[in-house]
Amino acid sequence: MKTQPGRKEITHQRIVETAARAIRRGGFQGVGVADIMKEAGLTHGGFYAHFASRDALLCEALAKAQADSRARVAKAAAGREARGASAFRALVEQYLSEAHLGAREQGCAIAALVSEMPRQSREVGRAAARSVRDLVGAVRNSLHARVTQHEAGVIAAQLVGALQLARALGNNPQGKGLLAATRRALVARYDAQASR
Amino acid sequence: MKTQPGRKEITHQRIVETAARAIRRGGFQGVGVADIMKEAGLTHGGFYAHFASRDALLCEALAKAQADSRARVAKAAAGREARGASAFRALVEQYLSEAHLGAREQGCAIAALVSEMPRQSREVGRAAARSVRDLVGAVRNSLHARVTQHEAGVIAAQLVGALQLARALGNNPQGKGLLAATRRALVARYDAQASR
DNA sequence: TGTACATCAGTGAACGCGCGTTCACTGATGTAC
DNA sequence: TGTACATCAGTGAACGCGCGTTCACTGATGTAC
Repeated sequence: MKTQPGRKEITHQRIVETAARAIRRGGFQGVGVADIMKEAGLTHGGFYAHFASRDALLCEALAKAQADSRARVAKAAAGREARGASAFRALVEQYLSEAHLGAREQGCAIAALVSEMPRQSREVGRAAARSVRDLVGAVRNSLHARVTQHEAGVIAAQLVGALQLARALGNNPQGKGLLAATRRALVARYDAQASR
Repeated sequence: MKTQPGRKEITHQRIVETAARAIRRGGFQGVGVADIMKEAGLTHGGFYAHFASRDALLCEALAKAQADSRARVAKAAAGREARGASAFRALVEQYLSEAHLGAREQGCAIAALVSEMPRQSREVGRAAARSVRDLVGAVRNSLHARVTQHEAGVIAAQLVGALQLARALGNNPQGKGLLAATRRALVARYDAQASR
């Protein structure tokens, strides 16, 4: 039986959730301790009663962001599956949707942060590698069991790369065209290997 | 006839070259004006005689980084072509080489910076979109003339995504395996459409 | 060829500001009797 | 049920530091005569 969270733990989770959004919006280096605490409705002084350091928060926030966006994609993809798409096709169409192009703050943590990951402390770097493996796992789950981790990694790279390039090109026909072309290429190439 | 550069212009180029390396190493937000000037052998006070603002330097540095790494990849790929590979295969094998995995500071500017691009000022964002289009153009040049801009974009996304995920996983068997798998997948899928 | 002066690239101190972190304190909540 | 005290989550001022930017100045270079 799970003990119900106390007041401090509730606040802790609120800070982590705020930070999970903030890092996707502003990057690891783009948001400060004081900003996050303020956005969570607190003053910055209390921060170190909850976290050993800024990096410790970044680790928790990254894991939370990855879990959230994975759940979000899974939920929306489930809707597409219910309308007849394969699990793989549903994942691809959701991940490379125009909604995801615009929704950086609620979207995939990897796409929002990956080029900053190699520059982080060892602590945050480890959390980053974990979140990448989690994304690869999500892709693999949408394909049948014989697909290897490496093949799933190749597909994950394509998803992340396309979303990022489309965002860098801007929320305009160029970016949207790249998303659409990548959806078509992935479905054509891999849908036969979808799970179920 | 090109007028030869004066002393100030030489210094200007030296600052830009230093910054082009620095942003790939530390990110747009990771290096300060004073750091760059010091690395270029100057004091920070002189900066604003060369650039209107920090952002103006970032624009020039990004363009320089993209031009450099494009030339670097092209040169190394030319060696592979001379040994019989198609232009496309040479590009893929060079871009997704283990050397490129480790050489962030001299490597592709897009792979080093893309997830930070959507957070930059309009000025830097425009320079970023330009550099992405340049990368897509480089990919397209390695394929025969009927390949569209969108198809080239899909391939560029795969290159950038794979290099980034491999870096986030770490310079280890996981990262290297992802690079190798992506090389195989791209060559198998697109080499028939290589130019020449 | 030599002197006087104007030009200009680069210096270094200073500005206001925000960062991550620390800490003495406050005030609400919970427990003991 | 009421009072006294301990606990503890959160406050707000302060710390040393580095940021982007400005500016009065220096000293080397180039031009005029």
